[in-house]
Amino acid sequence: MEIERRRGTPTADELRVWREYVETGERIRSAMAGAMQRRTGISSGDYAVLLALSEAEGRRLRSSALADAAHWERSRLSHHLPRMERRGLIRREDCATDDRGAEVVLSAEGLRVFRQASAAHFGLIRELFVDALTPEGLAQAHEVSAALSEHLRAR
Amino acid sequence: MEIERRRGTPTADELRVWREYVETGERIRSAMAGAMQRRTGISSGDYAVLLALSEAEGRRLRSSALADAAHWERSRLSHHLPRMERRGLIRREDCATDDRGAEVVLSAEGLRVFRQASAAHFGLIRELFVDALTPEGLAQAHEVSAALSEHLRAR
DNA sequence: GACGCGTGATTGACGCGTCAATCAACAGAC
DNA sequence: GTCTGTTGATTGACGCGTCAATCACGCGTC
Repeated sequence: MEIERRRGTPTADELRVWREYVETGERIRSAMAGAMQRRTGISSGDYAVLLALSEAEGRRLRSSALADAAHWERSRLSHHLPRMERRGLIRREDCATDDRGAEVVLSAEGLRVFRQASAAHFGLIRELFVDALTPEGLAQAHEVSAALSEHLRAR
Repeated sequence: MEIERRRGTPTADELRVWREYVETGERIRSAMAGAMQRRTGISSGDYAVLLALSEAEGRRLRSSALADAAHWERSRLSHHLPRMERRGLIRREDCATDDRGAEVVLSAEGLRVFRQASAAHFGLIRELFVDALTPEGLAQAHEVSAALSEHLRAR
C-alpha cells in the first residue's frame, strides 16, 4: 500500500538523485570557497562577516547582532573574530552602553577587501551557478529549494 | 542606489535563487549530520568510510583505495582513521605485498554500527529529501544537479 | 547593598579539513 | 649495488565549527 511504501527505503532512483544533489552542492561550495580564497584571500566566513558589517549602521555591530545577521553561533564568532582582527579586517571596541558588550567595527582595510571580494563573489555566482542554468533551470532550482526548505521548516 | 547591470553581475532574482540553493543545501547537510550523530553516534565522515569498507572485497581496503572510493584526500583519511580506530570501528594492518602500504579493515563492531547507521541514513534521505518533493520535483532536482555538475566538470 | 538570575561574550576541548613537508619503501637505469 | 625519481602514507600547522563551561556585568528584589 502506498502509505506503507512511502515510509520505506528510498528507491534506487531516489537515492541517485539524493547523491547527485548532495555531491553537486558540496562541489559548488568547495569551488566557491577555493576560488574566493585564491582570488581575494578571504574565506566564506570572512565574507559573511564583512558583508554584515558593511551593511550595518556606522559599519559596526554588537557582536550578538553580528551573530544574528550571519546566522552564526556567538561562540563561532568569538573564535573567528580574533583571526580577522589579526589580519586587520576588523577591530573590536568596548560598548559604551553595556560594559559586557563588544562592538565589532569594519576597518578601512576591511572595507577595501570587502569591495574587492564582492566583485569576485558576484562573478563566481555567475560562473558557477547562473551560467550553468537556463532560465527554466533557474526556475526549477528555485522550486526545488523552496520545497526542500519549506519541508525542513515544517518538520 | 542605482543598480547598473554589468556583465558578470547576477540579477537580484539570480542572487536570490543562489542564496536559496546554498542555504537550503547547508541546512539539509547539517540536519543529516546532526540526526545521524544523534541516532547512531557516527558522523557523515565515519559513514562514508564504513560504507566504502562494507562494500569492499573482504571488508578491507588499501588506504589509498579507500580514499579514492570516498573521494577523500589521503591526508584527511590519515587524520580520520585513528579516531575511528580508537572507537573500535576499524583497525589497520600492514599490507602483505607492499611494506609501505596499510590495509584498513572493518571490524565486527564497525559492521554492526554500519548496518544500524544505514537504516538511519536511508530513513533520513526519505525524511529530509524524498518526502519533500513530488515526482516532478525529484526530476527537477535531478536536472538542476546534472546541469550544475556538468558545468563544473566542463569548466 | 547584597543576593540571585538572566544575558553578552569568551574559553577550552575536541572533531574535522586542507595544505605543505616529510618519510619510507618501491622500481627502473646504470 | 646504488642512484634517482615516484608513490603510499603520516605529520604538523593552522583554519574552521560545535558544545559545554565559564566569566563578567546588568538588573530586579528584598
